[in-house]
Amino acid sequence: MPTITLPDGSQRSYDHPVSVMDVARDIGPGLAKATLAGEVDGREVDASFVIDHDAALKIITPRDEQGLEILRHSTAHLLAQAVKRLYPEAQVTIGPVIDNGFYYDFSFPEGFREEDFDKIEREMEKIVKEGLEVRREVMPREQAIEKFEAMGEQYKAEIIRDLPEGEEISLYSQGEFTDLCRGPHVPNTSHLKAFKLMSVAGAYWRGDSNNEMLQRIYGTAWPDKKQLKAYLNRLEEAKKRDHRRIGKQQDLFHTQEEAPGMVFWHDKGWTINTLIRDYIRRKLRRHGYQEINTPQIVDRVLWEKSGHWDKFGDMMFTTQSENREYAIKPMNCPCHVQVFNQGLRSYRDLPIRMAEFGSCHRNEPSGTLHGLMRVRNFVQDDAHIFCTEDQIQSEVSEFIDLVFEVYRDFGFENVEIKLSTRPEQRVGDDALWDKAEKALQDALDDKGLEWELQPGEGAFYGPKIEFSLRDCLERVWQCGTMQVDFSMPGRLDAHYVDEQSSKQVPVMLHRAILGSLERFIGVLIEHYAGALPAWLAPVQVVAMGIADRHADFAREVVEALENAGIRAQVDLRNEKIGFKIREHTLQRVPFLLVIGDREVENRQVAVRTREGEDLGAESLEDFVQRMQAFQPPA
RNA sequence: GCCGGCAUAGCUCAGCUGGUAGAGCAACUGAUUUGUAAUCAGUAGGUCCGCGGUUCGAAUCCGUGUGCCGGCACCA
Repeated sequence: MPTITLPDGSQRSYDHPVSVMDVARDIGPGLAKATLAGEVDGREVDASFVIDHDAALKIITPRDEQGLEILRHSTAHLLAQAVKRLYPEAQVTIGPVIDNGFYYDFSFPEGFREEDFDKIEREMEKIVKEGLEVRREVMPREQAIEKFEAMGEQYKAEIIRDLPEGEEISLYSQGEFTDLCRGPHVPNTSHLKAFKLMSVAGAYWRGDSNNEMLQRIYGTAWPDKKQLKAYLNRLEEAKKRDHRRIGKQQDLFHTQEEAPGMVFWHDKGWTINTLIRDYIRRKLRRHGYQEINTPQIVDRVLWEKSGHWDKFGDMMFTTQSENREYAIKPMNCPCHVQVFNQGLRSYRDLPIRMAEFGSCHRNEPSGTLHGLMRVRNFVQDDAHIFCTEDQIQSEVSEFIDLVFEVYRDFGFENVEIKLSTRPEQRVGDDALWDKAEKALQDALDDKGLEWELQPGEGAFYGPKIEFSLRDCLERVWQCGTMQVDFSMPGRLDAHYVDEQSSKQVPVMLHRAILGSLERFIGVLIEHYAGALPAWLAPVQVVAMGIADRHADFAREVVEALENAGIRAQVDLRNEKIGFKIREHTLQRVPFLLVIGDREVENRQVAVRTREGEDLGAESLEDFVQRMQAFQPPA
């Protein structure tokens, strides 16, 4: 006699066990039609799941986030079924849901091509039309393994073998196709109405590059065609924000074959770069940092001592001269220790915060390079804090405040924070790790920040916090970081003298707020779709004359602005004002000044914003005053 | 590095199954002196990514190298 409680609190009693679908039908035919699955006492189940006891039930439809995930998951199965029909020799592996869609990995040495997508999609649509019922079946482990082996699905059998003992093994079948899956799934393939295959890529079996490379097909799926189309439009829009495209359009930078992964900064891009550095410099000075500068090329011996040669030798560029081998520095820290080591340090000197905009080179694998986001030559707003163990927490805490202060100034509110803890291979004893991990965690928790734990993902020398931002395609890029290092100061003979006048090894904190300036600028460009905040705009104002007779005053205006520290240019070309406005608007210049007879006469400027807003005419002095609001944040 | 795709004028792109390269914008010249997102006309512009091959003939087909794009692995 189950009594079913629905999310709105209403109850329905039955004198016999009922399925989720039965309850949905009971409520109404419209709901029944939309029902994909259910949540019974907090557990997601299929629509066919039978409830035989009093329970809380939520019916899942495509309108729920859960429903959408089920839809996508079932579309992954649909893809697998279509692929098996067309390419029987392909083996299925896994097919999970991801943001906006799903993927399915196949073992198929022949490989898929995007040209095959049409054919596969047509087969998928055919299966949808067939309206196949999706059935769930639970099977004992051995039987399930046998079944998949009999089907020639070696990967599935391997997955089952690795499932923890006692885990229920459920199989889902639709028509001739059966897949191992936890579920739940849609009750019928006819629910899958809007999907599209997006791309094919290689992906290692179980994410390990020592394993076979599988063929991964990515797809997207939505409750209806309209939402699918809206998603595809969003992707098109996102492409327009691509920093590589905008970098070219706005003449910020370029890259070329002869220097893969390295950036040629043009005047305007470098202006942004410089503005950011100057901004960070002011921040650091105020927060008790010193700024230093160290060599680009350092003898291999130092890298051997620091341990980098062993661990990252492949990724270092080298050069030699007179029988000595050098490495082009991949990071600044060993050099900073050299500066620390000059003279005798006392505990009274600590913490010492040493910053450098050092240019580093890392020979990143070719396949990883990506515009400004992943490069081989970059400059970080890098710094190292030498401190005692007891100072770790307060330094971390202060740093986190600084990170958020800076990100806010750049307009970033959504920052993802991750805490990575001790990996298998590491230096330092566990007590030290305990202390450092706790210091990082406490610092985050004290501020009430949300963060994600990444167990085992820390560096070999210490745990770390990562601050990440997203690009126009929602890809996550690590920018800020705070890493505790127990290893390098000792390896490079750093010491200070403590209260008892005995020698101690300091702890070193590696930290960056923006991370690589290249990457940060890339993210900035995409975040603002090229319309950078006015304080960062390489050109803040363009003064445009309407006719030649306005040129003198236009030049005077620009001179006055430049004298007031504003980046202004004049446009006196023989073009109509509408043309000039269009061009500079597309270049995302924040303020455009129209100068014609009226303005010259009254010594005014007519102000228009890049958003198309006409602010009217005002005196040159008032405009200069207005622009003071767009100086870099203090 | 691995899987797949792409590389044509300064930029964005067209060029079907091989027959000797085209558009729009930009540039240049001239006219026009213009009031809030494109004034008009004309001119010039190409190692079709590099190398090798197939062919009477290659931007087009094949191989190879490089770079880029989308993923995977990596990311001190």
